[in-house]
Amino acid sequence: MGIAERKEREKQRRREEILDAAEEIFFDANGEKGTMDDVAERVELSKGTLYLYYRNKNDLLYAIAEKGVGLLLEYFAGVIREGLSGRNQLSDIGDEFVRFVEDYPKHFELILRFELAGYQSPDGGDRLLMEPALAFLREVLVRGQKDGSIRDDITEDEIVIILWSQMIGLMQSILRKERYIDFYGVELKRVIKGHYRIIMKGIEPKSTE
Amino acid sequence: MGIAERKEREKQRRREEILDAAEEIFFDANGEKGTMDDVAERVELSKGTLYLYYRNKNDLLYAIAEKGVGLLLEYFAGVIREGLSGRNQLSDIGDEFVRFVEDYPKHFELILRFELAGYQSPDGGDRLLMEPALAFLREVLVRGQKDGSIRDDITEDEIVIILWSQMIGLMQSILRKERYIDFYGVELKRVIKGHYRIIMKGIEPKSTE
DNA sequence: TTAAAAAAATGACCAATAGTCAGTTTAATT
DNA sequence: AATTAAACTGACTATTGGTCATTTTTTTAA
Repeated sequence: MGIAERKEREKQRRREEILDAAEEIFFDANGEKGTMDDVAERVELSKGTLYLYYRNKNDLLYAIAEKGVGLLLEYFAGVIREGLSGRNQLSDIGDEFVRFVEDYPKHFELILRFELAGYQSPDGGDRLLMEPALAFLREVLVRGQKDGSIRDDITEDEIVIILWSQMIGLMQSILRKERYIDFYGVELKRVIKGHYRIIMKGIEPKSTE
Repeated sequence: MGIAERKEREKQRRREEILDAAEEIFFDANGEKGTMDDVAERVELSKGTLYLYYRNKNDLLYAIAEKGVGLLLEYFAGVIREGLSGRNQLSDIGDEFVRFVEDYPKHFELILRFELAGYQSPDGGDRLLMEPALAFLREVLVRGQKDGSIRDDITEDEIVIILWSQMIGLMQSILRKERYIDFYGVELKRVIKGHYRIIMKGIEPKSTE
């Protein structure tokens, strides 16, 4: 009988409905801060029901953040073309990252919040929210080290963490451009370009010819 | 008469007492999350009194963060020796930054929180919490560009923001080392070293001889 | 020294909101 | 049709940030 399956689907759907409502509420430009009551009203369920689908508010936010990581991965995935050196693919990843942050600033902000605060994910351990994205970056890096377009005197795992952390830091500043960047009167695009140039030069192999 | 002055001093002292108590409470390893009632109990004042000295909880936290920035500046200031190239001074700043984060992880974390969230500082505008530290970095950079040890095809203001953002990102990862870094099984010190090597190479002038 | 005024401090109270749970409604099973 | 199970409800509790009328302490002025 397919009843169990149908119920499972319906349950999953509810979860998503709640998630969508939460996204709207928590990312609402006006309110800035949404409550669980707001979410309940938006999705036309009682507050109690929310807690049948998510352990608590943080879990709900975490789910939104996870969805954001999924979106980021889509941006990444679309960019890998054959015939490009690892180095150039890396550069493309950077572009996609910037695009993602511009398209989904609120999601990115939320992701950062969890990155910063750490969070015991609902299902078990202290997962690494960004892990899938990091794995992707790692692949490209290894490719670049293999084809000689990226230095290999620093291990790939180290470079992954380094580049990732730097990128996160830069994106953070971009989010705060009104403060950071206007403060110094520089153009956002130039800062990003500058970052690229420094990094690209920084990861060159010993002798480039 | 010196009564007004004495009162002013006493008022300042109260502020600091509250600040110290708040630091203890909010950074307490056990509790993780402190309340204003906790702070009040710790300084042996009523809660209402706290609000005579700080507009709200956020202001109190902000004051702690500001204190943290002051500490960071002390670390920086101690490091400027004559006879070093801007490039080398920059490297020293990096070392001090790492030391600071290791010595005052909680303060740094709090600073990051405000960097990320943005905050209308008590006295007026949307100040840049880290501005003093940035100004310091900028000086060193300009020195390096002048003495030819740092590339000048990217403006100093741009490099300031770039390096600063990258550094922040890296420090963030360091704070989360149990997750990020253990995850990939790399050594923290090596990651930092790697970061230096990449950046130092990245900011080299066109031709180094 | 003392009465009036000012400053500092108090803590009971309010409001907002995350989270709970006994009870109700709806759906599935027999 | 009766029983069981699943989904849902919303009034309620607990926590905590913030307020304010009142009290205590200090200063000022006569």
